[in-house]
Order: sequence, then structure tokens, then C-alpha cells
Amino acid sequence: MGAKRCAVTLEDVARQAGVSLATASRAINGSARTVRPEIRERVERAARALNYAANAQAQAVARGRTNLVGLVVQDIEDPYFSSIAAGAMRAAEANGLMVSIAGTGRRPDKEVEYAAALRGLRAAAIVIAGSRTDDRDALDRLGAELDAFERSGGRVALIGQRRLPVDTVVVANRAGARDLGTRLVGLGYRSFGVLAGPRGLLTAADRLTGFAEGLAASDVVVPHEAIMYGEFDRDGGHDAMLELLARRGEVECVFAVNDVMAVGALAALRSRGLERTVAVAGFDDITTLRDVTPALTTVRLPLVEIGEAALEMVLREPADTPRRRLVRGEVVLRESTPGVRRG
Amino acid sequence: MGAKRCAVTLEDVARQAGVSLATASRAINGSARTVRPEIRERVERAARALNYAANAQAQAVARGRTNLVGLVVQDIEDPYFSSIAAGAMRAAEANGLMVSIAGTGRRPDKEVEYAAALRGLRAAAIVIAGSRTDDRDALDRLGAELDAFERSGGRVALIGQRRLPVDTVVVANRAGARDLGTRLVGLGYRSFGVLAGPRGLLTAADRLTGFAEGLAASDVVVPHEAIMYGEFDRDGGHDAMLELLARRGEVECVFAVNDVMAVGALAALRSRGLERTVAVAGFDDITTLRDVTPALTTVRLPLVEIGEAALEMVLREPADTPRRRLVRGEVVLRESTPGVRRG
DNA sequence: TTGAAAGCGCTAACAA
DNA sequence: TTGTTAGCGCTTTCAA
Repeated sequence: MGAKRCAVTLEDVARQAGVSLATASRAINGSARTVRPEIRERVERAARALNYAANAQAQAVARGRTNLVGLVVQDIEDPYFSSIAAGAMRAAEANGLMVSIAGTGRRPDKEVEYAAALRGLRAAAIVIAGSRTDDRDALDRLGAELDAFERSGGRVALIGQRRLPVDTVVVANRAGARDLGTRLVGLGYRSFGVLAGPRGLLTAADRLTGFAEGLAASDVVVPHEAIMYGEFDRDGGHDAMLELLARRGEVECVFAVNDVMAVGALAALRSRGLERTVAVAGFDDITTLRDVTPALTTVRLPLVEIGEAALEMVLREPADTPRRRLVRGEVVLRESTPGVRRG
Repeated sequence: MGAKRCAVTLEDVARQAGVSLATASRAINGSARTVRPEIRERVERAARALNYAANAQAQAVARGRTNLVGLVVQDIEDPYFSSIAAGAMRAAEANGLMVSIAGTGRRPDKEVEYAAALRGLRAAAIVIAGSRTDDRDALDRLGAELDAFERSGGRVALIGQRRLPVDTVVVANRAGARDLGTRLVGLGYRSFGVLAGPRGLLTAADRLTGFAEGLAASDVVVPHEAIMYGEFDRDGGHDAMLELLARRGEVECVFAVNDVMAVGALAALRSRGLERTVAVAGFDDITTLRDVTPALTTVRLPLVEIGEAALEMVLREPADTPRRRLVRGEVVLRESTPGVRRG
């Protein structure tokens, strides 16, 4: 067993200050200014002398609420999520909240598990940022758990797509990809491939759909065989690119459904000496990836703001009907898609 | 005020199962198998039916300990820290712990503040990953706070350099940079510049010192005017590189004290058409940066393992004398330092 | 304005 | 094996 905890308690402070427990509580952690200044001063001095730190757990039990908010992401190492986390943490700090972060490793069931844990912690709120799959079952379980969480007085916000009747920061993946497709056609590309990420991953699917729509507006289609599924990460993009080359030869332009994959694709092209021959576009505009060469055409998502927005949403009183906040991406054309001159 | 929390309590479960509170507690959250199977089954069924989630705060108060560990980093968006966080979170999950993450934004006082908050939360442990400054005062305050935390029964580990008498995962910045310097001299470089990061940032200073030592072994020195101080991030590297070019012209090889800065430096060189003329080396081997071109020579640090190691350290019983776990970096030569042929 | 005391939900002696 | 009960540290009525 670990050493027994023997921290300074409020009772110690009260005794040292020569006041009652209640008064000490009011002086230090209470709200109403119902304590005489000189007494308050005395209590505060005692607390400082004893280096008192209020037991947040005990306060939580007594008050029935905490200042903890849980953030559930897929993988904190992924810059997409770490930017969102940074935004959420910044907003949390501004509001005196602590953030507990959990990573699911892209297993939908982990989301449910953490939500339950956060309910146990009596977290004030849960924010879930996940490119959830279309696994209907997992979604139902998550919905049930979040429901229980809300009924027990907690607040919930999702980041991604609107799949559940809770406050959601909706990312316009489809519209962004559509815009991108339109712009690429405008640059003269006609022959496309898509590195589509995993089947069943909603974010990926939305981006693929939108992209196809953007092309379709100009009667361009992505042949079925030029859509390569694979992992949602760098290696997934790399491998899918190689396979696409093997299968289709040199398409003019490749859309990878996120930047990390796009970078993998670029690496694959480079290994074949094709990085200036085949155009590549990504999605997200990941900060740390802005210096790759050729600079990546992409759809910029304000990830930090998205994290902040989710946290702010969750801080507000619940509305009777779930709020949606739409965040659009903005196409950023760079040298990875220089355009083609058609004769 | 927010809605009143009215979660299912253990008492509800006990009543529903027709047993006493104590029995219900033992059946669900207790350790010893001192409950008859059929009763346990009954209690568990009741809990499930009621969708009971134990109040972790109340458990914490009653037990006097929590399963929360606090992780304090500078900036979760920085891949250096997000990798460490990923490692710590992975190890935490494997041990049934929740992780609360706080970002200091590189303000040393925030470390103290969060440590105090975590003491209030009765966190089981605190892990601080910070390239702390040489600000003696801030360090003393942190030491005092961590001391109070430990005395109240918590465990502490640091990641970085050994500055305080607590368990530490020591990163061999100096030795790594020394090796790097040696290898670069071996490649034929003689004229160096260093993008040294902020003055007073220990990690940066250690890397600079080590690098200079590595060169000195071959009687190569970095001229004082070729050491450029600046921010520890991408823009810091970029700007410092431009300034170095302005001041010294084309040195043969530039050492940026971290990869992110090195990428900024590459961008600056590229803007001058010099990215294949001036060699660049970094430090860390950040995963998402492995595909920049030219591929970056660097010192690889096992960041995820470092995070795991810190968490494992903190899980063990405290030793009577602080533990140190040394992690060395490994030089990785890539095309950003092709070497020179001297005539 | 202050103090006494009743909880908050749970655990862990101690009895039965 | 089960139940009773006294805490855990704090907040918050309710009186004084």
C-alpha cells in the first residue's frame, strides 16, 4: 500500500485561525462575502502558513459537481487531435477547469468506456473528438452512456459529424472536399485518384463523397479502381499511393483524405521520382506539415478554434434542442498542385 | 446554477438488490472475494439495471487516494510533448489510471500552479515534462510545491534534466548533441552555425553545450556570432536562420536545437534557394517531420517511451533516494547533411 | 456574522 | 459472509 495521505485539512486551518470549520470554509472556498474581513484575513494567513490545498474530491462530493472536463480523442499524438486538445485546454484554463484527456486508439468502445469513467468522476462535461465509424452498435451504446451522463447533470459536446442528439461542432468535411475538388478541376486536372482512408470511417467517407461531388459538377469522375482504401495515417497514405501507382499508373492528381496521409503519399511519389509529376492534395492543413515540399494543397481547418468552440459549448446551459456549430474549411492551394496546361 | 446532479448511488443499488450498503460496496468495488457469488451476482445485476457508475470522488475521499495522475507539459500541440503524452497515457491506461493534462505555455509559474491544483485533486502522481528555464526562483517554488505534494502522499516524476531531488527521466541532451557534432565533423563540415533557441532554456543550452563539445574534440569552434538565439519553435528557427545568413553568409552546416526549428530553418534556406547548399541538423526526430525534404539529420529521442518510463517510475514505491533513468538519443544521418568533399 | 450539525457517496473497521 | 456504523474533508442549511 502507498503511504497514507496526511494532507493539511480545512480543520487544521480553522483550528490554527481560531475559527469554526464553517467560517474557514466560507473564508477560503465560499462564495458570498459573509465573512468579516479581519477574520477572513486570519484564515487566509493560516491557510498559507499551513500550505493548505483544498481537497477537490471532498468539495466535489459535498457540492455534487466538479470542475473536471473530460476530453476523449483518438490519438493525442496525431496533430489533428493535439491541436483540438490545445484549443480545448486553453478554453478550459480560461474558465478554471481541469482537463482530463483519454485516447481511444480509434476503438469506438473505448469512447463508451471513458464516458462511463467520466460519469463516475462526476465530470462537469465530456467532449468527444472522434472520427467515429459507422458502427451502429457502438454508436448506440455511446448514445446511451452520454444520455446517462447528461441525466446525471453533465454536459456533452461532440466534434465531428452530427450523429447523436447532443451539442456538436460540425466540421464541414463534405463541403470542404467539394470545394477542393472544384478548385482542382479548375486547375485543369481531369484524372484523379483518392486515398480514401479506412472504409467505415465517417470523416474519411464524407471527404471522399464531397470530393467526388466537386468533380462531378464538371462531369469528372474518379474511377472506382482509383479509390484506394487503407489506414488513416502516414503509412496508410504511403502504401495506398504505391498501390495506386501499381494499379493505375500515373494519375494526374491524388486526393488524400488527410494531410498526414498526403505526406505519406508524397514520400511514396518521391521514392519513384514522381513528386513533381503527380499532384497531391490533403485535408486539415496541419501546422507542422506546412513546410513539406512541395507545399501541400489542402483544406484548412481551424483546429484550435474547434477545440475551443467545443469547450465553450459545453460551458453554456443546455439548450432544449441540441446546438450545432458549423465550421467550414478553406481551400489552400499550394505548389503540390501546380495545375496543368491542356493543349 | 447547473441542474442538480441526481445520479444513481450505491444505496440505490443496495436497496434494489436487497442487501446492505456495505455488501453492495464489496460486491462492486471491493477487493477481497468476501461476497457470496449469488449475492454478488444479484448486486451486479441491480447495478447494471440502474446503470450505476460509482462516484469516483466519494471513493477518493473515503479511500484517501485517487487514480488520477497529472501530466504537466508546455504545449500539447508541440509534437515533442504530444508524443510524451501519448506514452504516458498509454502506460496510464494499462494501469487503470486517468490522466489529467495541463499545458503551461512555457510559463514556469504555471507548473507550480498546476502542481498545487493536482495536490488539491489528491492526484496519485504528477509528471512534469518541461524544458524548464534556469529561473532559480521558479524552480525553488516548484520544488517546495512538489515537496508538499510528496509529503501529502503523492508521487512525482520529472522529464528532462535533473534539477530537483525527485525521480527523473533524464534526457541526455548534451551527450546526444555531442555525438551529433562529432558525426558532422566526420562528414567534413568545419564551418558551423547554431540556432540555439531561447537563452535560459535548459534543454536548449544543454544541446548547444554538447554540440560545441563534439566539435571541440576536433578543434572546431562555433564562432560566437554564429550562435543565434530565438524562439524554440518553427518561426524561431526560420527567423534565426535568416538572421544567421544575413550576418555570416553561407555557413556549411547549421544545427537547430530541435527539429521543429530545423524545419523552419530549411524553409528559410529554401526561400533563398540554399536548401541543398547549407546543411541542416535538428534534434528529437519528430515523427511527423520525417518526410520533409531534404530528410533531416537529427538525434532520435524515444519520446513515447520516455512518457511511459516517467509514468512507470511514478507507479513504483518511492525510493529513499531519487531515481534517475537516463535516456540517450541516437544520431540519425539523413540527406540534409550530405557531407562535403574537401580538396 | 458566526457556529453547530447534518449531509454528500463511499469505504473499512468492527460486530454479529 | 453480512450488516452496522464511524469516518473521509468539505459545504451548507439552520440557529444563535
